[in-house]
Amino acid sequence: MVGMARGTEQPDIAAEPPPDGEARGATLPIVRQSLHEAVVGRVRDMITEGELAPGSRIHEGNLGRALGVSRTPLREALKFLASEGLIELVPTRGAVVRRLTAQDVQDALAVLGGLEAQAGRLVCARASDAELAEIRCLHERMMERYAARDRLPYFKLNQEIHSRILAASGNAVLAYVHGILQARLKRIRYIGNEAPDRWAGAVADHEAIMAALDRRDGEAAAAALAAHMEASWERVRDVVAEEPAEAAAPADTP
Amino acid sequence: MVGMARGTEQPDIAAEPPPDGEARGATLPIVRQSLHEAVVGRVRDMITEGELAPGSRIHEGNLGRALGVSRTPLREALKFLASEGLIELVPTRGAVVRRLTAQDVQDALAVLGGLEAQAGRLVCARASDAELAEIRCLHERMMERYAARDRLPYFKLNQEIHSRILAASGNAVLAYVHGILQARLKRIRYIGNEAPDRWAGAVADHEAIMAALDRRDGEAAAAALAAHMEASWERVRDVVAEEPAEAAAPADTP
DNA sequence: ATCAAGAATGCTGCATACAGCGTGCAGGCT
DNA sequence: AGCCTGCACGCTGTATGCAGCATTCTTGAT
Repeated sequence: MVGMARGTEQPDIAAEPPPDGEARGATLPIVRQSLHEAVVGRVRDMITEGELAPGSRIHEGNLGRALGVSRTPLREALKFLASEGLIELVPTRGAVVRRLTAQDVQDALAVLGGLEAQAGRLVCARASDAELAEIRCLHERMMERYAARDRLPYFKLNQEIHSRILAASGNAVLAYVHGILQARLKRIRYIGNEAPDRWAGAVADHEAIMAALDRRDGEAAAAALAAHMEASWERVRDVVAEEPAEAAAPADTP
Repeated sequence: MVGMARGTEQPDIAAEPPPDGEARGATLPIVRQSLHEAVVGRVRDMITEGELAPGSRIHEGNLGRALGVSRTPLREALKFLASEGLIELVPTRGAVVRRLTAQDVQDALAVLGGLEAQAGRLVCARASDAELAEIRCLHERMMERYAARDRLPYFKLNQEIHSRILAASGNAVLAYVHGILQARLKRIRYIGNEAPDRWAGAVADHEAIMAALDRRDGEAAAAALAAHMEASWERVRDVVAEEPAEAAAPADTP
């Protein structure tokens, strides 16, 4: 932690465990550098987990208190997240959690499909055997979680695999862009994870992807990844419409 | 302009003409909504035009004074730009203008190629005739500027055409992502614009692109756009290395 | 009873004040 | 002479205060 200069003794967000009883298992490794990064990450998580509902306004005073920081660093974090497209800034009305339309999700998935296809080609052409082995290892573990019907671990491993494929492409820009869109859709996927979906279909997709990667068949990998994204739309399209229209304001601390 | 509540009477950035003697012709239409957007846009322009050199630290006090705003909104703008990847935030050292390596540029161009190819397919499949006509109109005007060897207008029309193609794809996410990467490379292209380059080659590429779009031949358009991006790398690769290592600090106001 | 107008409240947007951390320079010690 | 140490300056990071706009509740009139 750096640059601490607070007069108050509010709980430090970076060390703060679950501030709510909510299951906080889906977060990244807790080692965070700056307060800015911590706040950004925390608010991002709150959005993906629904603690901040789509369409709801973000009250700077309340959220700041809940996080133990003043309005200034919180506002800076909100600007950051606005640039990622997770929230919108309405003049004189502050920040609003972005509500994704069906069209938004479909468009984002189409772009993700293109990006992952491109990554698949690069991985087959340039990734090391060790990198491929790591991805396969994650895949095996994910299949175990599928066999046990452990949804949350499956979900996390799934995200991890896709991120690893992008990282193994060797194109940092590709991975960066993928990460932004992935974050934007994470909320939808998080909900979709609980839905009675076509889980088996997704698993079959992953088997095809892994097989193509193992053969280093770039075109096959690209096709399998693109098809997987297209199928994703079928799996989440019901969820998109179900997202509650508006929800309660953030946690009050009167 | 909204939400003005300043005690000082510093020049308003949104109405402010060239604060420096620098040629300020490459900016967008000057109608800006919020101060936040204005500051973000202004700093972005300063980066692409080299007023803020790659690798140089951004002094919040000086830059704020130069822009006529206090540190708070400037810092918020910097966080926003950091999310776009134009600058980096180093803890306790502030913001540093990001320096692009040759690898960065090559990677970004590869991704842009993929995105534009995808957009080309969509345009051929879904764009209206009117949209295509507008793009062709821009193309004609650009060719006129090429005939007259007017580099800067050519440059601006070129950027405009690519943006329009993305917009006409009907996929907002695609256009958004494209915009971010385009902004990141704008500095390089801006310099490359002045270099003794393969201008004729770029023009030929554009002719091929327009021909494919007119025929609504999606695959041909995709191929032409991807090839154009790949050729771009050849056109700017020399420029990347030439970018000065480090430059003077931002404008002082002692 | 319904609608309109005014006032009050609460929020955002910006500026400013303050507390640490990094850095550069000077002086002393080895 | 070179290196290390201590001090001072400057910068970032955070908190707080203030002004204006939006919204809402209340009150009065039709």
